[in-house]
Amino acid sequence: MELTRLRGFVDWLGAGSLAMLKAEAAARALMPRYGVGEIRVPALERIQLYQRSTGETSDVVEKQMYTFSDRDEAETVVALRPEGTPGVVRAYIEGGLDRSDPEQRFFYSGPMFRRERPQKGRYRQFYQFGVEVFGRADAACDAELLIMIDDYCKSLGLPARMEINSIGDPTCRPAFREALVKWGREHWNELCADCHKRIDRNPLRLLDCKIDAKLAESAPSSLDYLCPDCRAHFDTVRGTLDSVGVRFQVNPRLVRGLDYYTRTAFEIMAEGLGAQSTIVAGGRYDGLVEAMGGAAVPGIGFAIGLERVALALEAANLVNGTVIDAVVIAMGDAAIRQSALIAHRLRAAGLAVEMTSALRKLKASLSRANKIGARFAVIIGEDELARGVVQLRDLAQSTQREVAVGEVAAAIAEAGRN
RNA sequence: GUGAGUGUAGCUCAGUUGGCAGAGCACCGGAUUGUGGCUCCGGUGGUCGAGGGUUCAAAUCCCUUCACUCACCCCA
Repeated sequence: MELTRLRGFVDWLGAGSLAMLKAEAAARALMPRYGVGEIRVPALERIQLYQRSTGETSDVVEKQMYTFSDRDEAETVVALRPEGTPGVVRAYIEGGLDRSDPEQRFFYSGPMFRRERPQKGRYRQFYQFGVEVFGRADAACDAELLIMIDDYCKSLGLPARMEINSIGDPTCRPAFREALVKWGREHWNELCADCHKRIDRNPLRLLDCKIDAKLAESAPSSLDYLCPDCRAHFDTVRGTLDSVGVRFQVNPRLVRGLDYYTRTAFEIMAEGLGAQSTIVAGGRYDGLVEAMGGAAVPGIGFAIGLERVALALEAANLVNGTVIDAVVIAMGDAAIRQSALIAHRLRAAGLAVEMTSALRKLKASLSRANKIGARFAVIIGEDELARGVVQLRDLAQSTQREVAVGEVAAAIAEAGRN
């Protein structure tokens, strides 16, 4: 086949698409209960948006974005969004909400694009469901989002591990960062080549290096460097989670990849995913709105990796197939109108129904009904049509009886109870 | 960007020392005139990833290349 899909791009169908649907539907279902409304923003933005927010030196911006010149007079350079937060923040500021009505809660859902080397749980187009809250600096808000995530995992029945940390703010992080760099230079000879680069580039990343994990245990801990405000904030987050019974672990080596994060950072990990086990991640970004030209409004958010949740659901055997209650089979053209009407009524009664026309053989239609797991087959031939009845076949029990056209739904409801 | 592994039917895979391209599942048909599953019988389906080389002969050996997967990295 010549016209194959692009590397790292995925066709979701069958069981996989059911898992994706479940992962997203569970998140959507939660939003009204937390007072979070949907925001729909473009998938294409100016490249500068990501350079200024995500971070010029982050891998995401530096080498993973899909960018091209738009064919306008200015040859605007645009990028497919590699993440959701910058677009939402832009829309928030552009809509003037930072000044007129700063406290807002949004969710978004859609594809993101990063040109990475694909592997399990990592694709070049991937779907994120994210929540962003603006105008709330208090720790109760952090806790509320973590409770929401806990709720999400529980509603899916998905076992997951929550890790949280505080990475400080502009008051205290510089000192911590400095301490890390100092530590890194002292242990230069023991660190891996990647860590040598990290010291200048992103020293916080020294902490979660897989190769130097053992050594990193002796590195300075962000928690020891928190200023009084950050410490109090983090204590309140933890205490609130405890009071609600949300289970979590404090991981002082947990950091965030993107530049704009402050204070609370968190990740939720699931089993059965290989190396990319983080299904949800996020944190507070109090300086971001202002840095992007808006008012000084705090913010916090997270994103769910829907593919990763879907994979975890499949690994945990938590995806069930679609259920068709009945297949309505028209034997010959004359019965098609009647079968359509009956199917329509059954659906109105809340049943899942598939229509088929036995143009070849009734056998083939029944075989189809069996294959898709239908409990009932409603068979209408010329004889039944003339007499105003149908054959109602119970495929699970291999029994069959004649039912008047108007009583099919009731008969199925009754038989279904047995 | 780096490394390792794997490419044979739609899917999962076997294929011995180089010697006729195979199985199971799926699909289609029949046994059954308008009755599914289970069983039995039959059938469709192949550029052995691609290109080159060695050889009387290559899925098998050699070279090149492409793709996929996993991991590093990065991150959701």
